[in-house]
Amino acid sequence: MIMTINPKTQQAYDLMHRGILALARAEQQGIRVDVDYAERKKVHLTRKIEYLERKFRDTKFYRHWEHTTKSKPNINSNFQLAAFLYGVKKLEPIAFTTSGKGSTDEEALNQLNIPELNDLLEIRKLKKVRDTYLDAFIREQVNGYVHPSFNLHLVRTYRSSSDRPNFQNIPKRDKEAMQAVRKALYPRPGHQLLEVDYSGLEVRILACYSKDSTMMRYINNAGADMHADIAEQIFLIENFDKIGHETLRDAAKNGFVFPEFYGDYYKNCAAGLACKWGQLSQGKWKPGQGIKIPEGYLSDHLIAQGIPSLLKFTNHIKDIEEDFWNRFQGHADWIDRWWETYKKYGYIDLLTGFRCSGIMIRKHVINYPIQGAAFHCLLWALIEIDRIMQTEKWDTKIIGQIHDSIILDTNPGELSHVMKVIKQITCIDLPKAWPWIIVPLDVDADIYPVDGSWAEKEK
DNA sequence: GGAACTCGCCAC
DNA sequence: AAACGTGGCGAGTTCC
Repeated sequence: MIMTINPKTQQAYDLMHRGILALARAEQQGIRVDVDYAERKKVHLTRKIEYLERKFRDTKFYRHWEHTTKSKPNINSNFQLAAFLYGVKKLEPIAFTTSGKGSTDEEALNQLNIPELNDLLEIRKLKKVRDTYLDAFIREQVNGYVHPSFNLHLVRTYRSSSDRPNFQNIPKRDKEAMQAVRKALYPRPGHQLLEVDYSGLEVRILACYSKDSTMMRYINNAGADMHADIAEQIFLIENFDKIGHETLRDAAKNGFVFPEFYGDYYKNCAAGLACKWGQLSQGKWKPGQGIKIPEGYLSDHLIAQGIPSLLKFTNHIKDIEEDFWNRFQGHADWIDRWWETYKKYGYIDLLTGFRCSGIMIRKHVINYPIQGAAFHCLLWALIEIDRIMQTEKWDTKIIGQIHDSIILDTNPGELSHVMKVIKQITCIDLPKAWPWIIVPLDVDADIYPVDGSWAEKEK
């Protein structure tokens, strides 16, 4: 993909220019890597992988597979696995790849209910950790530091990307993978890692474009919680408790709210939610199984609420979708206006002064300006923090950036001042500099122990 | 033996 | 009417 950087204002040009310089300084600083740990962990993972491979090769499933091939099956080959599952065993694929073959991704394999495949999924996960992350740290490190590149010229939406190694996709959600990888990344001796991220930045930027009144109310009211409200609706919970029902809030956020904002619709959302958070058998919830909530099992709760099947659930989600777009009418209208503007002029201009032109489909036209402008907020703040850091000669260093967050290697003695400056720049100075930001901005900070790795979050 | 492709999977 | 955005990267596969 050819990316054309197209700044239409001096401000936009300056943002790129200064951004590149600030990011280059972060690249130069680098992130400390515990190479010994990475090497040891690789050996440990290799032993574990070998054990799981032996175990897998000892199963009936594998022996059947082996029996049907001329040479030994390659455990890593999804091509061969698909040929066996869907060609030889004639199983019905639950999903298909873009080229039309039966899918062998995690979701698809889980649905087949073949216990032996769990080992294969575990092997996949461990290999990912070893071969994608730990290997890359060892390969890319120089004198115990990795220096990821942060690119501003490669992404269609005007976001950034990162490579060699990619600093923007280090495991976080899966605890085992997170710890295995992040234990390799350390602050400088006597320092502590600090991660500052904008909360709900994309939704706030979205509101700056659409000025949707419901969304503005949610953002301006500190007690309001859009995802919790939707979760309450989806799962029919009375007395919704943000802590007790955290899983359901996450499900609503990642399984409905964001997909809908990105252009998905109720059928996919319902299927996705049911697949990931429910236990289905023949289109009905399995009683007494699956995830637990304060009310008991989610499946039992939904059955009691009159939603025993996927079909009923899908209709329920359809109603919620209708209500959702009624409530966010301003956003729906903005989508239509924005799309019409693109069709008329052939381009769209971001709030930050950059232009997206060329052939785009509707979902691109809606998405790019939000992603791009949200990242530009982070970049503006990063540039300012970097500037103050230099003039005040901080020992604290910026070492990376992940779209809406900045990662620093902090001198503990400077921590409270650093936090104060960051808070001022991110939440007060930025909206002052860019008056189109008509919503409050907010940041969260994760602080890691002195000399502690990136796996040891404190608060 | 390398380029270009597919697939799966990590992040936001 | 149809239906989720942006990347990087490793392994396997196919093509030349």
